[in-house]
Amino acid sequence: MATLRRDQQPVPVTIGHIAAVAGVSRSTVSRAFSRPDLLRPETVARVRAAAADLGYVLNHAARALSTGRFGNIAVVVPDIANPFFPPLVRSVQSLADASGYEVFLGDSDETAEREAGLVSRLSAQVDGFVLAAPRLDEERIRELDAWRPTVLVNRDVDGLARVLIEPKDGLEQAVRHLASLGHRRVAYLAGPRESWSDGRRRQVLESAAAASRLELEVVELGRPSADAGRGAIPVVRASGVTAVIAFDDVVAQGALTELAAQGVRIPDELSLIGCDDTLAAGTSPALTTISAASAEAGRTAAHVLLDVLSTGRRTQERVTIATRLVLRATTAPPPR
Amino acid sequence: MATLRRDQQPVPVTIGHIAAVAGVSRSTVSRAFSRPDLLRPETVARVRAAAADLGYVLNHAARALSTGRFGNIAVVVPDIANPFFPPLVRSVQSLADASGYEVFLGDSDETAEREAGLVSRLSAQVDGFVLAAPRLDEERIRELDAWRPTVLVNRDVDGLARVLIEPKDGLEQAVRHLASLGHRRVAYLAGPRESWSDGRRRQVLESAAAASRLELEVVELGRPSADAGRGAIPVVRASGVTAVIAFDDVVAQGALTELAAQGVRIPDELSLIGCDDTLAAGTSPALTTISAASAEAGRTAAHVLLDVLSTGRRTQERVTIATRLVLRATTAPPPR
DNA sequence: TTGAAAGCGCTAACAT
DNA sequence: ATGTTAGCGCTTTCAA
Repeated sequence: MATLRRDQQPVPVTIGHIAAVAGVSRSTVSRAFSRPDLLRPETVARVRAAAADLGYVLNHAARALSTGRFGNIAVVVPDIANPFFPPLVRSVQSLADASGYEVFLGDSDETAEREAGLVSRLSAQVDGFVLAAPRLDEERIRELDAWRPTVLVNRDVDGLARVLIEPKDGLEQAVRHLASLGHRRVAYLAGPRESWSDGRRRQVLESAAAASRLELEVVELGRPSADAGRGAIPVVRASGVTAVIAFDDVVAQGALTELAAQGVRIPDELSLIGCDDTLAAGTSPALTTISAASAEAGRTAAHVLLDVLSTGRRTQERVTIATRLVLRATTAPPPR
Repeated sequence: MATLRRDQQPVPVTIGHIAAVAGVSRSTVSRAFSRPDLLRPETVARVRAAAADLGYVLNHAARALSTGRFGNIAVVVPDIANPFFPPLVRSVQSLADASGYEVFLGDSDETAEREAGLVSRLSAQVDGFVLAAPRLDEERIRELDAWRPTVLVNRDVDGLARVLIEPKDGLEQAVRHLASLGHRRVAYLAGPRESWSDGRRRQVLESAAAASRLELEVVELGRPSADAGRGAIPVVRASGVTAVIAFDDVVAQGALTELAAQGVRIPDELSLIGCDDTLAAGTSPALTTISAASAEAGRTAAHVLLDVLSTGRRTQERVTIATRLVLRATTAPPPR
């Protein structure tokens, strides 16, 4: 720890202590860390040794006050308990760590309001943001970006850096697959309206369904959860569709559970396709789904952000990550 | 955002700006936020109005420099992608938020080294820690706690505040359940040695097995992952046990997948029990498991930490959360 | 190559 | 009830 144990009480080690031990001025100590090239190597070594010795840890707050840079970034997600996000967060954390940044985590609980609050408070101590699936309106996102460099994941705001997991390929494959199996009526268990992913998925599904001459039934769900998936089953069954595409695997899994409880055989009586491939391999039967490399999305976003922070050069990159249908065991021809 | 748009460039709003607008001194502005009770309500209102107007956001770094308090806490976990942790992190974040704290997330990637680094860097900008399943040695944990109040989850260090998910009841029920079904030889797919949970589980299993006259085979796994669970299957099968208890649901799920791939019928040919109830309902067949309220653990830990931070009164509380066997579909009598 | 001094935004005595 | 002042730990001109 960064402490001098004088008496009983731990005490922070400052550059002043190091300066005393190394017999140099505080500016020299500071330079030994930030601009070692300006110092005699010998001096740098002496200072570093003293610092290591005392267990010195840089006081970010103090540095921030003086430089305006914090050495922190924030990643904010709608729901860290949704399995889509942890791998993303993990990538961000890991890259940030490698570049010497600490990371704040914000969980907006799926609401724009909480997200706005988080982002505004966090903005006072971070150099930049990764906003995953933000629920905020465009204007506030733009304001935020003007204030701190911001990289979006799964949100398409013109002029901002963003990485998008593009559901097009995967979903089109899914629709064609269902059509070729003989399905004519398909339900989409929709996600939150504020989510770009949901909007994009509706859009793609609608045109793909039209192209394959499928009838598409949209079932509104709100917050994507296993319970929501379970709750959707009555209306799905009443609607008479023979196949279901769910907003994500969590919803699909809930649906699967409820279907099993009702004794509906999958895929014989109903075909089911999830999204994101977060749980799919572990369900039973194994869920057919659309891939979504959330870890990769996180990596890319972190990379872009860290790059902007280190070079100072803003980007408007729009990176796209392709998806594909992952065939497993929950699709079959419709019952006759 | 906390900006004055002078020209094109966003500019931070400080208490100086507010002071000017409200026609008071900077200390008055400061007090309007930290000690409004010392001011005339009218003054407070005027200052607040000006602040809101300008979009003022407190500069945490500056306050921290002056008070030594940061308004941040950190939660560090071995692996945020392990489904045990997100609910815990979510609870911590949510309570912290409600008390006006921001939260740093640290992911130690299951190594004591990275954990030490994280904790040491973070310690320069947080008021306290929630360490979930820390891999650090006791001494460093004690040092950390001396430096910043620390609450442990699933780690039992004397004299520190900690909340422990006590596997005893659940595991004993599991063992008795297996014994009553007629099993005589059981394997334990062990977790990381650095983990208190694993140690405790071994310990409980050993005595429970002895009490039920079961033979216990311990299979070492290292990092708990689905792959590890898969990889353990050959040795499990070679060992000739008729039932398996896995360190956690992730491992159990991997095992389940591999077993299915090998055409082993569960539970007819082999009984399987997971731990933590993180995935269990979604597997197929639905996994029998041991409950583990990780969200509750997070809530409790956050509560204790926030309490210490607000009262200044350190605790050594040792809170224990009970577990129980959750019977689902992966246990049956051994094949004869 | 190094030191001295000022200042980042805020809080906390101490005055008034 | 409010203003003045000094200072938190660090970086950064400016001098030497």
